[in-house]
Amino acid sequence: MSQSQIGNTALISRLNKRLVLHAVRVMQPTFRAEVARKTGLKPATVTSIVNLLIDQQLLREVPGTTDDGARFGRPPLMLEVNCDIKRILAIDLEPDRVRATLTDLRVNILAYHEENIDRFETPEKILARILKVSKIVLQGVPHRQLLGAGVSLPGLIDQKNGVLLSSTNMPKWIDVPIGPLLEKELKIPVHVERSMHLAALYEKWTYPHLQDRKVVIISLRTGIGMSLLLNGQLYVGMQGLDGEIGHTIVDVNGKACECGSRGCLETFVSASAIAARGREMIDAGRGVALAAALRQGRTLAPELIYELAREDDGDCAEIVREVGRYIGIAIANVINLLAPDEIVICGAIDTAEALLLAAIRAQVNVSALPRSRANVIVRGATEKEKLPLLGAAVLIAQELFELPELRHAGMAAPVAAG
Amino acid sequence: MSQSQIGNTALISRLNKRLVLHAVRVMQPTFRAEVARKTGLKPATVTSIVNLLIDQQLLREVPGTTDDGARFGRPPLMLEVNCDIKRILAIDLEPDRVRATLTDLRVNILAYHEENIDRFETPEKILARILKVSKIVLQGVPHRQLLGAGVSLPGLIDQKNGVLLSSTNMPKWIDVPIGPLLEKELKIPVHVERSMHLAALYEKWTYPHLQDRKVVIISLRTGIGMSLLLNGQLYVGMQGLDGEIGHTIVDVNGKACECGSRGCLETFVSASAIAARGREMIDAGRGVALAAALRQGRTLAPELIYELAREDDGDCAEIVREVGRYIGIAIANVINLLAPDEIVICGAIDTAEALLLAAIRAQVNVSALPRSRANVIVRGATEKEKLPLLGAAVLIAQELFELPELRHAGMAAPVAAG
DNA sequence: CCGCTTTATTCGTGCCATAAACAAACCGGC
DNA sequence: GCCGGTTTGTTTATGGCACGAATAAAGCGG
Repeated sequence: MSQSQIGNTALISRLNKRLVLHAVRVMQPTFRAEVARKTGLKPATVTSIVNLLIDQQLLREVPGTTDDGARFGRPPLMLEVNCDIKRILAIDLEPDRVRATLTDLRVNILAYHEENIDRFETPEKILARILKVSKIVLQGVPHRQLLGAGVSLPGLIDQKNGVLLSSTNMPKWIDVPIGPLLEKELKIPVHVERSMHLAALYEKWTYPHLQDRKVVIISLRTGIGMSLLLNGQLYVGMQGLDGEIGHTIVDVNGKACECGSRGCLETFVSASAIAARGREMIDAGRGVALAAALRQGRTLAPELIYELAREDDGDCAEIVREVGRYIGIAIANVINLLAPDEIVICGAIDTAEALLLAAIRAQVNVSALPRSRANVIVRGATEKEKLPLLGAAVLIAQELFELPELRHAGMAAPVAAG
Repeated sequence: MSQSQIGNTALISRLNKRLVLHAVRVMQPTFRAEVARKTGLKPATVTSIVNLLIDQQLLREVPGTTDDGARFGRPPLMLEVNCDIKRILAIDLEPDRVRATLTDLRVNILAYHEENIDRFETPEKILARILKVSKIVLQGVPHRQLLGAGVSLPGLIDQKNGVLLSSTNMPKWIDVPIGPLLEKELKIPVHVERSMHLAALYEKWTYPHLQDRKVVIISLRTGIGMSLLLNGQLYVGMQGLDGEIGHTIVDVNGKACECGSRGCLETFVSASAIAARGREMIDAGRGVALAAALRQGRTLAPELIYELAREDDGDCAEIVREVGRYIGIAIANVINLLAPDEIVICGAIDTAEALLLAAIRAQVNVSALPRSRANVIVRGATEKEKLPLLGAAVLIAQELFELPELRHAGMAAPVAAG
């Protein structure tokens, strides 16, 4: 019954509406003829769809005109997304803090607030904090204007039911139906997703040229995660469990990892591994600058080592290069497996980005097959800090703008009740 | 202009025709009402499409009736794909032999022939052999009946232009436009693809339930290759260069690999590495059965070791277990990265399959994250030997049966002239 | 004021899935 | 043998929707 058949012509109309919305968003400001050219739809069709969308207040005409001054012909009527018709709430829950933002339909930030939390706190208390932070950014926004809320979660989730199944860094969060709970409080549709996936989603939203590329997004924080954008599709593994690049093995004879295996990438590049490497260096009588910083009360953490490395401390730079080397090996493995077009590095690496990227690139050039590595781009993300948060907003916004997949209607799968 | 817009309603019709053809192929024999239920199309629509396809001789009604004897209602008119209306030529070029087969529309084998070749021969001579083999299986087939030819190639290709760019095992094959050349001789459409991709394609064709699963296909021959079937979509990396699992690094401190890196999986499990491991064992005074076999004139190759392992020779079994262990590590890495539903192993392992699979599974259970590995299926392929060959036939057949992707119409990509 | 060019709209057409009614074909029971 | 019940398959009319063609709109340069 409610299988996703192609049949219904009404479906086409819905798809074309999104196609037009997407085109306008990406090219904004633009005009009808341009949209027609880019989408392949005929001018007549674009006119009728655009006027419909204007009626629905999703698009609006704006005064200006096209940039390239001297042109022949009738000047176009410029269009843009009426990004003020709806608002989106985005929430990013991390082990040590919770952040919320209010955005418009184009995911421009209108309000932002964050608070630190204690990761050992009970879900109930943290949920209250989430609501508090949300209400701060929601101030003055009429309820009717809210399209929905997107939530970025650190751990394993049941996307469909909005449940956070578990989180390695937040031990008390087990099977918490955070989606339904927030829905009940906020009285708007709530969607949840893993933060890594949302980082990828935001990249896609921001760079439409990724639409037909294969992109690997890698995030460095306490651990290391990966997410894939394959031809504009966010890749989601079985039970949402993909991207565990931190536990891929790069050294069969390596140290035991807390995951039970040995030689995992994280035994070399996790926050604790990096700190341990610093300690090791000090114990060996090296790392003078690092030791000095510690005596000044700084804590031994990757951030400190990155900072010193940037200040040209040779020993810390060596640690960063080592980290980059191991990450480079793991990335080379991914390159050999997937032959992606781009590798995007994001996370808490700002201070040492250039150094780290150089080390990663150098190792990729050694370890990846020549043909595959020749054209691959390894770069840092432009927006690093709020990637998952903004991705959570995109999660809601994309319902209006993105084309859903068309697939063989559940031919073999049990009909999941639609 | 000719961008893949959704607009045109004629497109719907084409898609629905394929949807119906696919449904009939998968459920064959079946009947109109059943097709309507599975596709989600309405009965009236199915009737009109089916009758159209019968006019085109792509479907036909067959006498029988449904299986479940005692039922109410009007007995259905059974349908099946008229697989005899068209024939497909499939060619599999391997370094040491060329194979060809003639199939019907459902990729049933009607004729088969193979010949050994010398991998150092010039492309011209080998092309002549390909044509010779093709003509043998084409005997008695009227030209009009031929839908096209699919070619499986071992190496790097330019899929679009049908060019074999290079092949590690066939040094003289550089930039050979094999597609156009065959097209000119055979005067039918020719499509080429890498053999690993075609193996995956055949799995998808044979097991429709893979439609919404993530499947990793791994092939063991002289090297080791991988191909991905993600939600029914064959994954193709940049320049078709994906699947080089053989050169993923599992041991940073490992032996140098001929690819220039070190510790690649192939330094442990390639045919030559396995043979070397056997030699090593003999030199160490072990491997008695192996040494005896060599004295009887057998050559030292993985096949021999597999054979002896199967005959319960402990030393050879140890080698197989070692091989399985390393493959298991690489597979665990893939599982951690992608969280697939299934791992399918194919290639020249028949004799030692059970042993090898057991070793792989054991290692996966150690090295992959518990959540990801819990539900993953690791199995051997049912059809091992002719996988790429039949995949080449599918390459042609799928044009009639499979839904093309619907994507945002070349919004960013240069308009590839369609 | 007139050709020229490009943008936008209007109106009618044709295609195609679909709804609804109907016909077909078999069951079991009286 | 006939009649409700049941499922399959067809026919005809309908309505939605993209599209083609003609037209209008709005600038330019001369």
